[in-house]
Amino acid sequence: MITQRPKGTQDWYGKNMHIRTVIEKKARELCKRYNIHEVITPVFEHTVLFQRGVGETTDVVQKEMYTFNDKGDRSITLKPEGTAGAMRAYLENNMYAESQPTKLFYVTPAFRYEQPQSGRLRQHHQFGVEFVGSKSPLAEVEIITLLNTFINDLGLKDAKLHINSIGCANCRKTYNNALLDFLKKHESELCETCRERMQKNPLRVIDCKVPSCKEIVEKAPRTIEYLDEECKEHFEELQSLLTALNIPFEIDTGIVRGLDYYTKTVFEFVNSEGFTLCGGGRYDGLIHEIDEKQDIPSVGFGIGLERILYFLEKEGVELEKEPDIDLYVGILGKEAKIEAYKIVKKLRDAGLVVETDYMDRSVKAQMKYANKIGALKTIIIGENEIKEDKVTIKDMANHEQTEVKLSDIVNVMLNN
RNA sequence: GUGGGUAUAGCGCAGUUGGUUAGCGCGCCAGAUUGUGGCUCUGGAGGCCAAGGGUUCGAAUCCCUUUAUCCACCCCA
Repeated sequence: MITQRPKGTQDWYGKNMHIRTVIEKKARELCKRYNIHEVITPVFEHTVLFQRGVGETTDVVQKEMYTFNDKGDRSITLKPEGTAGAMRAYLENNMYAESQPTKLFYVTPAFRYEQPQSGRLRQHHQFGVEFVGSKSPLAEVEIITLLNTFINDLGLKDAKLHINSIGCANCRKTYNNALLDFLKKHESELCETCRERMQKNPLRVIDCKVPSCKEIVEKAPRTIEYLDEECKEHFEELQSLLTALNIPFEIDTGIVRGLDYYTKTVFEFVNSEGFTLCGGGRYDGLIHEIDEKQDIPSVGFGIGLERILYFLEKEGVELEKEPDIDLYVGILGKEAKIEAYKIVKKLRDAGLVVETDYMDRSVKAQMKYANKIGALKTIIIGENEIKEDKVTIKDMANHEQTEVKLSDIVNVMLNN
């Protein structure tokens, strides 16, 4: 038990760790070009933030949060997603007082008590962007463009943009009534969970996966048909902007995101199997929900790092490899150890990737090791080399050997 | 929370209808004329057969419980 990690968690090391580093590096570089700045907020927040921000009726808040009381008897919750914390930071630090918009990004762990399965963990990590302060569809376009570029940069092909609009609070009211009227007529045909959903959050019935429900839902009214003038215009403008930018998309009236804060635009990138890579949308009411003195529109998305890994593996995409080891410095004999290690340090200080022997292995074993770790070149330093100030550089790929002065080794290595 | 599959060496797997000291491949370590890798050969280390309980003369193998893991539902990244 003591050597076992908690259920639904993962250790990052080796190849996956490297891939994650590359992904994060790409994300940061991309955000830099979009002038989006990084924020790091606490891993835990006051529970009430998520209750208000994510929404009391959501599954996430109702049954998936890691909530506990600290020693000061405060109710604390490990963040189940990134947006609420970022928004709290925006408000608490008066970022709205600066010229708007404010564009933030984060890479954060998120915790949800769920049943783990493929692409789903109890601790996962997401890269997210929050674009705060703009009502314009150009805000959506900005984050979708970024996401589209990011996905392409990673080399992922099987991810399609699906968009929908679920309207504002006004549209939602008229729509909910229409939907409820419709569902009531078919109540007996719906599955059990859907009948429950009718009470709690009727919108959720729309993305039920039970075939019989799907069939009924097909004829159900769609949010898109109940948009008011403003929301309709907003959605149309978004579409023409995406079209103008050659970003392919599909309207999917079945997308209804599970977090309460969404308004107007919702979107997902989905693969051909219907598996979601990332999701996002607009949440104009969220800030007001957290701080009633403020009323600031916002859009954003979250993309799971584990999901990216899953997609990369599924599509067989290879990201950039780990850097090569420029030189392996073999050590022969106790007498040479200090001198050899001084050279290792000098080479490293000069910027080269250098590895050496810490195991007191034989020369043969050291060569084997150098080969295995993929060293491009090797040298062996023993008493003779030190005494005569010469050393043989061996090119591991073509077996070529060249003799140089040991005292020149740094320069020689830097020049090829 | 619900349903199904799985659990044997670091990794991937065998293990026959319960029957001696539990095997294979890869990996690891060492050696094959003493200071030079990749191929080959030889040897070695490494397993409370997930944990706990039961049936039996005898259990990796059958039964129960627990835990983990994978997959699906729910939900989501």
